[in-house]
Amino acid sequence: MVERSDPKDRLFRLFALLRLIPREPGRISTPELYDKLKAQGFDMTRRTLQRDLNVKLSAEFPLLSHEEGNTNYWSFSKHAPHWDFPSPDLPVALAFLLAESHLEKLLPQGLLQLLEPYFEQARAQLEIQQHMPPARWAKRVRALPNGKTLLPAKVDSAIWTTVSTALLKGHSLRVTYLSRSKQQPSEMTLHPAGLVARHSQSYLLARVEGYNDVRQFALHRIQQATALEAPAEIPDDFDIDHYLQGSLNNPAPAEMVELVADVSPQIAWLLRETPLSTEQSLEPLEGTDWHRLRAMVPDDKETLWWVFGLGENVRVWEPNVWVKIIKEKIAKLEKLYV
Amino acid sequence: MVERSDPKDRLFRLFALLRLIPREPGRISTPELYDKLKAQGFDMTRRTLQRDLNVKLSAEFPLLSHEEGNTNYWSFSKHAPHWDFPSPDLPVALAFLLAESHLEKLLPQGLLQLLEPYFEQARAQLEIQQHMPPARWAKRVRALPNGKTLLPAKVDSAIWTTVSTALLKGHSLRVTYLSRSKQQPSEMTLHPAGLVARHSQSYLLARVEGYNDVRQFALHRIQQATALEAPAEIPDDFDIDHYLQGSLNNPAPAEMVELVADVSPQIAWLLRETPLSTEQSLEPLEGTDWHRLRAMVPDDKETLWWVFGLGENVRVWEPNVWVKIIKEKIAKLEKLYV
DNA sequence: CCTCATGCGACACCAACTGACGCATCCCCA
DNA sequence: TGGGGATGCGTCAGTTGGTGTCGCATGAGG
Repeated sequence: MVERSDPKDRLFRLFALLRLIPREPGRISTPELYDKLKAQGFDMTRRTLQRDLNVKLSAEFPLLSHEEGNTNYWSFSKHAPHWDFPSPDLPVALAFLLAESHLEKLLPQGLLQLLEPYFEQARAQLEIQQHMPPARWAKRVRALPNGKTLLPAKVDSAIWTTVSTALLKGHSLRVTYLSRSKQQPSEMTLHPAGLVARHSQSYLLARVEGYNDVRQFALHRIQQATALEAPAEIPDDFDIDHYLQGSLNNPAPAEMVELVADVSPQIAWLLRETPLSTEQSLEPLEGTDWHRLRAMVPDDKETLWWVFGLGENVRVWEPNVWVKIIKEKIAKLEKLYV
Repeated sequence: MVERSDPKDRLFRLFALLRLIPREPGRISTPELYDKLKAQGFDMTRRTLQRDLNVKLSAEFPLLSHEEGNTNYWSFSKHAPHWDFPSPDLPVALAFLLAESHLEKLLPQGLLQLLEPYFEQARAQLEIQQHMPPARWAKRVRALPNGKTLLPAKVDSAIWTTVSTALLKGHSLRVTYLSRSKQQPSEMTLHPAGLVARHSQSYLLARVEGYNDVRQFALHRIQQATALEAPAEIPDDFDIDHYLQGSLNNPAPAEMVELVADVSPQIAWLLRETPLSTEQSLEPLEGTDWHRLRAMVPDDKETLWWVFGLGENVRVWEPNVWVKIIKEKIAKLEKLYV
């Protein structure tokens, strides 16, 4: 990303400058900006930089300057429109909006908020580029939620910001956490080691101060978070994939099993268009219009639920454990519904 | 989106200029650019514009100029990095990457490709902003697929581009389509009326030339597409929501029913964190640790499947139809698994 | 073949960008 | 409490470089 830019070029310097300024909760001081620009090979006086900020940019862009003592801090207004180029064309903008409606069901609210400027821009592009007044995209495009998905847990956008920054910068973290077992929230210091998004929930992997093992903390149960100065100390041998494999709470997600089952024609059609996995085979069964399905799938509860949900449209043969579980389920269900 | 910009300001003019230039498959001529800038209130000579493009911009940005006859056409190189500001900070960049890993399971390949520059930029930001060499995000963040999701059907990115543009601009379309019932692909002219994304598949709603009714066409079964000049002629009274309600293939997605059921403690916990719907209540049942669930859910097959998949952890009471279906399912399953 | 539109080199003018200097303010540390 | 250092900003002079004008070459269309 080292830009070529003759050090002399003014225009380019302003571009680089704008890119260094963060959005509102964040801010950056003039001297800091100066150093970073210098580091990128731009050569100018401090005075010039000050002038750029004061005169040129804040006149044209929604920049906020916050004076603190002697130094000026700069940030983009929270509602500053998003500028980018190449700007999204129609197909890209539409892709964004479809993505948004899917993500609503997957990402916690706070996270989605952070992406909002992008969706906003996509909407704006569609409005602009469409010369025909009647042909409004809103009237023509729908994304239907997948019925079965649950709504994601709510995560405060500020908490996400603090936590993810601490994780990536390697800082430790002071949090107020409502653990699943306890009723009362408790305060503790965490040393973040990783982040896992799973089932519309996100978990922070971290070591609690005073303990040695890494545990997981649901983001939506963190009620307060403050970044600390102290660097995060995590076990040297920590490896996220290894942890995920071995963690008990997270039933080994990476483990795959071969699913062998007979499926009804409708399900066969469904699976042919949207396969269960990249390696999947469907072969017609003799003497019937059913198909024999083989696919590698994760050996977890969700997949089993999904298969079981198909009910009488699927007859599972492998793995054996599943067959057993299903039979038990049927027996229990019978009792339940008398 | 009318920019304030004193007509005189150069910096702002260049921004506006850059935003007008499309990415590679698209292109725009100098005179066209001139008109658009004029329309936005920028005042300058043609000569100035030419200089901007030739001298300033193409020196600093990966711009392609294509001379055709007398006129110059401009576009961004296909691999031009994405510029934007405020540029994504750490939390936003991370949000993008989580979004990506989720979308991989939901959006057709071709669509995702269009968003690639954004993800790319997010990755770049993470690399840059992270001073600590060992703390690479890739080692610390994982998104685990939801076991139950199916893989999206493949849609060619060029086809998506053509189809979505035609839809939004109101052009008709010549396609080669492999229909579900026929073995051989056939060619036809479509008049696009809408687009529906559902269950990791996307459908174009369109009228076939020579017929009067609007039907749906799975994007991944369109093998070829060319935009035509002729405007799309769709029935005046076409209304996408109405269509979706009435369409037989798409069992009325908007219809909601109240689900009443008893759920086991584990499921209660799950639902408390990731609710089934925004309005949902969970009340403890006397004499047991189960809970009574009430929620408004879509009355479709997927939701029913999902509920049924929970098996003996749920006892459904309402809607009555579901109870009836579940009982039948149990009976059929019993036969299947002897 | 004529006309019109576009691109571009050259030139001259002037706006504005830049560095230098100096002063006021504030922080921090002794 | 006082002094050193850093930051912000007003001012000024020099010069860079952005701008319009003009003219010519080239290619498209009638």
